[in-house]
Amino acid sequence: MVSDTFSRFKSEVSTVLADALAKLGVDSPVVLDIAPDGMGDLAFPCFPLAKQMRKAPNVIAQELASSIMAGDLIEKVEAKGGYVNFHVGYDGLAQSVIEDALARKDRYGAGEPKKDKILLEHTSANPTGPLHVGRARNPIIGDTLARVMRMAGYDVSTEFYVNDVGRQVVVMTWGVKHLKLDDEPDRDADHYRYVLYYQKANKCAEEDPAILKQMDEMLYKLEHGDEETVAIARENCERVLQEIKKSMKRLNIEYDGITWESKFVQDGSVDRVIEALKRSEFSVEVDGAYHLELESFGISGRETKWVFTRSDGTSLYTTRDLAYHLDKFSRTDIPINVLGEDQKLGMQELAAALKIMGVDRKPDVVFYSFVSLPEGRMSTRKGRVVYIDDLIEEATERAYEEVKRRRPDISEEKMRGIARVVGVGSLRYNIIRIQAEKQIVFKWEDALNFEGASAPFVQYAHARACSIMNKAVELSGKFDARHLITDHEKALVKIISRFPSIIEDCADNRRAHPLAAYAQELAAQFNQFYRYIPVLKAEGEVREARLALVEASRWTIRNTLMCLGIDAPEEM
RNA sequence: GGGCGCGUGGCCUAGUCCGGAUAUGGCACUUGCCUCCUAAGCAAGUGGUCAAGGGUUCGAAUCCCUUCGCGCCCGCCA
Repeated sequence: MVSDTFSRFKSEVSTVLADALAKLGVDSPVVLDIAPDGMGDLAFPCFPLAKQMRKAPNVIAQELASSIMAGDLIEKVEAKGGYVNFHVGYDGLAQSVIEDALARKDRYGAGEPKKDKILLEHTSANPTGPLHVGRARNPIIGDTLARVMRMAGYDVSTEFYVNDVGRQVVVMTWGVKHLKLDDEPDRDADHYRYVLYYQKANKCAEEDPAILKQMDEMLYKLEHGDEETVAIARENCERVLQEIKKSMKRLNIEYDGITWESKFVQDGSVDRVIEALKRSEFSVEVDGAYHLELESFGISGRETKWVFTRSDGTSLYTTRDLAYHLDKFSRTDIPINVLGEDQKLGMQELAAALKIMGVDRKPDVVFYSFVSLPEGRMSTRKGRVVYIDDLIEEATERAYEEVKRRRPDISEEKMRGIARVVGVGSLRYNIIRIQAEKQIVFKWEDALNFEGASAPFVQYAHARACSIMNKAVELSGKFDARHLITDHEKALVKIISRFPSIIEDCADNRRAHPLAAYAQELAAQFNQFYRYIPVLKAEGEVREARLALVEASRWTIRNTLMCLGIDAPEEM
């Protein structure tokens, strides 16, 4: 049984409170608050009990407080107004938390292994061009969630679903085959070139119905397994995908698996889905095209039809997605999708279709709102777009200037290394720190902020901890936490003790932004400690205890950054 | 027209699920701090009708209703 110290304190408090309430003959759930500074650590509000017990809250609080004894981790219980405040036994907490961190190192904060297997799909961008910042939220949320859930103890596999069938691939492929480019691509890379073909081909299709017809024929061939068409479409997608993966790798994002949409067309599973849906009582045929009537499933709006085949019999994206989800269900316990908010209706429809097919499962979905520019929504067509590659380069360049200014003493190679880690970290941090359902307006000044609530702020605290540890060569390995008596030390210990429950909370609620906030809080507390509490100049057992605290801080900061997909440099 | 989400100091943001003690933190601005383990840091200060109105409650940023503003969706696109 691996359980962190703060959780043990919390469950101890819950237990004694429940006992005390039972003794008073009160039936009430135990809900604990984090107490404000100076009021202890956990608080139990007695106000809800007032009516039931017909007593004033402060009287109840006093009765409860006097009936509860200090315990293993509970040092003091006191009534304050309508609250019962619980103070953690600090010495015990400190010793045990620091020992835990020092023993577990990069596993400090990890939860018990869970039996559920998670398949987390993210990014899944159309392979028709480079990713822009509007899209960046998806891989960053997805990858961070995957890291957090692994830390929490789940067996997580990430997956990129490649849409290599469907209209947009045909348009791109037709363009590559038939068109000549007028403009040079922004970069000498396949995806920057292919997106130009895609854009030009779209224009051609709009202007010339004959071309549109050619594309329709190509789409039909693609879906019916015409070897040449399948091969060339796949080849084009593969090239663009490789480039997208390179961009993502620069952000510390890699995928455990790639699933090609075409697989479900070729192995017949899409056909089976279509046949099953056609048999349902909700299925209706119009001009050879089939749809489901979903009004009775809570779908509302101008249109409640959900079309699953075109009149030529070919499938649609959502139909294939249905086959993909059935495949996912066979491979995992918990499927999680990271999707833009524009997919909300689609997921509702997917859930309804699954129900109609008699499948009693559906994916968990993490939705996020889009990143826009101050001028409005990002649009490749209007040239109103910031590419992720450009953002990475700009951030890295900006970081390089900072390093060069601050650290003229280190080698060029080291400067470049730190700049990369700081630049990339800043980007990830600035995306993940904001709760997913909130819209983000992209501003360069925010994206390139290296102070306050930013990755470099946290990385800097880590580098400082490393710097101390590197200079403290002679370590006994033994320490007595009772020497950590200042407020700065106590506050730092308490923040470190909260890390495991932060991980658990993020994993349970499938959200990552609290971890970013925690990183900032932890680093800020460490910086205060660093400023006011001398470590290397301290002597004897005090020095040993402080070094142990620095080492515990170092691991906690590092593990926090790792979960955020941000590297923790040892110097900067 | 219908559905979903968001609205917190000049700007960004936590807290909202599960109502409780002076509403969290950052940016910007003002002012201090490097003979002292890296100043990408620390400290202090200015700044708030928690979109608006109503309701429930001993108590509302949090729950309910209405309104307004913004985003997204309602394709034989993906």
